[in-house]
Amino acid sequence: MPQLNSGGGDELGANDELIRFKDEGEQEEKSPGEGSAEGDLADVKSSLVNESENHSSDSDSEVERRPPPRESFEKPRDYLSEAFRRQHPDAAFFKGSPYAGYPFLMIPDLGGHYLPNGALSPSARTYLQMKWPLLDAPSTAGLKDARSPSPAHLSNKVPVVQHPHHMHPLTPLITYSNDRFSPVTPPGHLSPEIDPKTGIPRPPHPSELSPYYPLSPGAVGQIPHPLGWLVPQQGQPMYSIPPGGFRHPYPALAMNASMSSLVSSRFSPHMVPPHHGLHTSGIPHPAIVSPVVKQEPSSGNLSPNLNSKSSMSVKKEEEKKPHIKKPLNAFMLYMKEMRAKVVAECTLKESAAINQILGRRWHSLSREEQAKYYELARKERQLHSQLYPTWSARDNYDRSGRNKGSCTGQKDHVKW
DNA sequence: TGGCCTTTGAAGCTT
DNA sequence: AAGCTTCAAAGGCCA
Repeated sequence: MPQLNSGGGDELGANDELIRFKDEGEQEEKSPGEGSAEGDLADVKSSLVNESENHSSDSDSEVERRPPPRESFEKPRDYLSEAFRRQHPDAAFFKGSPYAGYPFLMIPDLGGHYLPNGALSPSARTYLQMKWPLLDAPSTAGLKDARSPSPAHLSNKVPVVQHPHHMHPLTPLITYSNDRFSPVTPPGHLSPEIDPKTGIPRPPHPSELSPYYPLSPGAVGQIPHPLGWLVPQQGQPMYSIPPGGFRHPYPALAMNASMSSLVSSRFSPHMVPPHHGLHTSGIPHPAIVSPVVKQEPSSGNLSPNLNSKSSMSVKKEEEKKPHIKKPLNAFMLYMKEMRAKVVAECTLKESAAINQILGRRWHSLSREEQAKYYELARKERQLHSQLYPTWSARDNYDRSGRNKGSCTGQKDHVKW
């Protein structure tokens, strides 16, 4: 089974994807201006230009590896600019920009990285944090320009955008190092207080907060962790706890031997869900959504007497059956982690526009950076399948009864 | 209020 | 096997 760097790569085609975007990512990593918000935005800009012009300038292999350009390519750009124009109706100077699709490229504020008081501007801070989202991996810094300020330098400032995680999202799953995708997990004898890489004891960290991104208490948990349910964060659940508490978080959880070994081998003991199925933090699996929440209104409003026994049982059956969401793929995990930063940086809030940016950035990620998310996604799927062995993606197909494109008969042939 | 938009990837189904 | 479809997240927008 092919694995990424023999480190558990996504055997479901992740390697292909990584190869596909390797050149692009490497190329854009070296784009001028790295280390500044403008540079990163220029990445997007240049990549945009490349997208339309690079068919000749790019290497042939790159062209061959790339998926064919989507025919709706122009439309997303229009949508992005439209979204920005809606938010900045007075930003007339953006009109006529050759990169109208990415108006944030020209946000003047990005030019000034420092506020009068010497602090980094919010945009710059946001950008820098975005540039080193994984810096708690000791080796990651080495991949970046050592001259550029690291987030640690920002630690004395109150970040506008908190790093979403006080522990790196991949930390529980992936070993971070130069060979961070090797299947080798940190030796169990190493105390959590010992840096497994350097062997140097870490300074005591209250609640294991990221040493690089100081988080205000109020900020903790505001941004959901891609694997928040896996990362209880020492009593700081990333998923808010409803006032009424939780239902059984793992209705389908049966911790078998393989599951147990998987989890215990990957997570520190405090992360291992207890075998009785309750997560230590009481955090429900985010994949589980109460069927009552989004689906048809609860039948509890109806008098049981008014319902036939069969219909009631059916409805109860539906209500009992939780909606188990699909595990997030690599890109979804990436989006979840990066969305807040992009939103803060470009001031856009519309997800459609944000997703376009994230899509571009996803392609500009280096192979290694993408691999982290593929690996994380693979673990998600693996764990998901362990938690819900009988679950199938088809379970979620058209559950609401809506029939997208039914008028065109798109789904009419689908029988289930 | 619910669906659309927009992205990528996984999975399921059809041909 | 290839191609198509749906669904994951997210939040503003619109009918």
